[in-house]
Amino acid sequence: MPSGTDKTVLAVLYHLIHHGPLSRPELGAGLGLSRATASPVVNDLMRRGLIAEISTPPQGQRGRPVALLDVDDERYAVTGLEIGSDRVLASVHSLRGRQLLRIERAARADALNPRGLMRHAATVLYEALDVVDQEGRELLGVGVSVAGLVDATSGTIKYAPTLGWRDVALQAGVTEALGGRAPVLLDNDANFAALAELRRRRRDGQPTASLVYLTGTYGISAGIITGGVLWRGERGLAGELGHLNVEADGRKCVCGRRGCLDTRAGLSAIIASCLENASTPRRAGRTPVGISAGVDEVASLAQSGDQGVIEALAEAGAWLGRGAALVCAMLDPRTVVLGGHYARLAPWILSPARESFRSALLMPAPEHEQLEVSGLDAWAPAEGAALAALLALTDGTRALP
Amino acid sequence: MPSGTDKTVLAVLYHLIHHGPLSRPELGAGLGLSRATASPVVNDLMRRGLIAEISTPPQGQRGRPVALLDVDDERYAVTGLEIGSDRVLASVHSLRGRQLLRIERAARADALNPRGLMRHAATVLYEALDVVDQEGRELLGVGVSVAGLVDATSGTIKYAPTLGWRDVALQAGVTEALGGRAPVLLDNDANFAALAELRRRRRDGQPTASLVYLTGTYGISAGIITGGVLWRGERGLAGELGHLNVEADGRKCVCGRRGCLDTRAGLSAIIASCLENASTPRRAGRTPVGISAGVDEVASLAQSGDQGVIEALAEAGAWLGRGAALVCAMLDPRTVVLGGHYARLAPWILSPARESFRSALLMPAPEHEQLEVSGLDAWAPAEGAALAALLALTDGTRALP
DNA sequence: CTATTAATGTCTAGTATGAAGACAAAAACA
DNA sequence: TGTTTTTGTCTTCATACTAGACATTAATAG
Repeated sequence: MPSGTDKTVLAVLYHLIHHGPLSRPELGAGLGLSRATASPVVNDLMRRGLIAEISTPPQGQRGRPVALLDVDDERYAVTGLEIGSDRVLASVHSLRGRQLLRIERAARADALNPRGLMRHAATVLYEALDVVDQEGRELLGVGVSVAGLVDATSGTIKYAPTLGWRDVALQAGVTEALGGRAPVLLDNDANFAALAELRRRRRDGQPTASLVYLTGTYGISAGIITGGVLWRGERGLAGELGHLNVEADGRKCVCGRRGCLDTRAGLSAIIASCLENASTPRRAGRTPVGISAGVDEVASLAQSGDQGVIEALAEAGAWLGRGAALVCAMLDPRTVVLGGHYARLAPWILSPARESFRSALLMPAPEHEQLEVSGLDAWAPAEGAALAALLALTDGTRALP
Repeated sequence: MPSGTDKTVLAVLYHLIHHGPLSRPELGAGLGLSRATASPVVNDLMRRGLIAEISTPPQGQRGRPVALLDVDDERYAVTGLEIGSDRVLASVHSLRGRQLLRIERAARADALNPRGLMRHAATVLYEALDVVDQEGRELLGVGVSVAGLVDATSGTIKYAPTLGWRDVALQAGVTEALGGRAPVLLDNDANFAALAELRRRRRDGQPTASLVYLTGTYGISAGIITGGVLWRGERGLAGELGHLNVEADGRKCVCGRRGCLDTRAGLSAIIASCLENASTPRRAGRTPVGISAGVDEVASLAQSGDQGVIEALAEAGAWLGRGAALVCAMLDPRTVVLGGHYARLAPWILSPARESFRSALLMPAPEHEQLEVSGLDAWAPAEGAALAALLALTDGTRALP
């Protein structure tokens, strides 16, 4: 039975994951294959339950109607797990990217040490997998997202300041916790989120070869996509923008130096300066703990019209725009996307960021704004982690189900 | 006659260009092919005169001796042309990269306007091609290097301040001047030089997936290689580092803003500050004109031990190191290479650059110095242009001879 | 209501690529 | 000189992909 070479099968799956519902001819054209070649491959993948025909409304076109193909939405599931200092997120997705379940658990008091946190995360993961089992889906992979310096190749966390982790072999740990039930992938939040953003844009029909996703928790970091693929750096350190020096003699940074971008546009700095400049009197005992809580507080203050906070956000936005301009001068990506917590603060940050972005850039893009807000919410890293677990199937190292 | 698919043939040629002399088994292993598959492809390319067996000294190994293959050195030639404001360089190379001829012509008085300069460049090119013809070689391609903003896709110079060019369809012009004799490729000096540096490292046996080549004429620019391929940016603007803002309220820049990296580490700024700080009294009427002459002057002053100049160079080096640190924080390449005129000034620049580089970087590479000096000389862009013209044959868009 | 039309999906035959393995070739060593 | 060891070539074979013919399907025209 001729069903196409492995490489072709994987290419078809990858193409469908990124480029959404396509007919067999479109699929073939996109990959440089004839209809006759695409068809058996498609049928093979359909037999395996990885892709499916989706119901199509009548198209008003003469001739035989197209059967649109897409990744199958029913049979399998992938899971993304995001381990943060104040919460653990689990996001279960169908292969088409639909979120089937989201679990958010605040960090427990006993989960402050590394081992405790890992156990806590495992608990959340088990909870998610129970639902996967209940729905009768088969798990294809788990992506684990941590904010910090991650060596995706070896599957270890090099340094995650917010978690207090250093040289933790997390991939092996999660694999063990799963009993080898599914392959596990490890990367940082920015890289995963960039992948999710890339897919979203491609499925929206925007041919995207490059993209930078800006996010931050402990510090500003970026997921960098050049030439259509994620660039992690030679040692996995690409995109660590937090300690770019942007001021000759600026504020003192936790890294011991002065003038790092983090001291101006990092979330801790933003929260601190907003609360400092708030016109609204702070209610006693209401100092937010953790980045998420701080951002919530800042957002609600700004929402309520607090001018001091709004000005502080505008200033931080301007610094962030300068950082984005540095990225653009160096990489000239199609877009720089503000994501993560920055996306939540976008109403107050974006406009000043764009202003300083444009004024700092020698040749700003004329046609479209090159600095945009992510269309994904705070679940982007978890969603990207799940997506990456799916994409890992297409790299040829593992057998498809 | 089974001679391998086109794709395989091109892959073999590409692999040999980059990975130097290899035996048939090594070549096969590098490309994931069996000896039996590699052999006919190799023979086909040998018949066409593109690759050749090179004479090998006895290896002292038992068994049949290997026949090392490499790109053929005799039959063809590629040419690189570098058009600068003060000089035009032509560099003719064998396919193995040996420089067969170098021509350097100072700009003529009548070549200051765009059309005049283009005519001048054409003259130099013709001169080079005469030698190619005399040697009985066939020309496979011409690469044209210009310092400025270049759109390699459309083959136009967007903006070359030192030449006074704006929106010049140079690729078409050179193609016409050649009468379509050979394909013409256009790019900027940093990108071409990065390619040349990449090949050098690969042929030296260093597996290099990423590299940034820093150079400057009118301003600092970088050739960026990520994932083994050149990244030019979505609009061809990647690597334009000259106008990165590095000082909040720094010196005024020609771009109209303040604090650009160019005002500290750009060559014009370096020359100016060196001559200003020179302890040696300047001989009357000896103000150097043009970047090259200025660098010559500065180098000879530093060579003679002028402390003022040496200090000025050290300061510029420190700023350059900061710029390199920005690149590393963002891209984490295997190495940042100081090239072009910076390589000439390296004796006085490198050490302070490394110092500020390491202090500006959060996680400097532990094993090797990440900031290095190019092993190529001032001919790197021209050499890279010639190389790129050769590599263009392997992209499948043109038929091999 | 039927024939036409225009598009997709599937099937068959043919080409040829690349792998496996056997065999020949060529130098170093005993 | 025979053995050893590695490379290079030749033959055979499985199979992936293409071209082109044929079947399928729904909208439109008469």
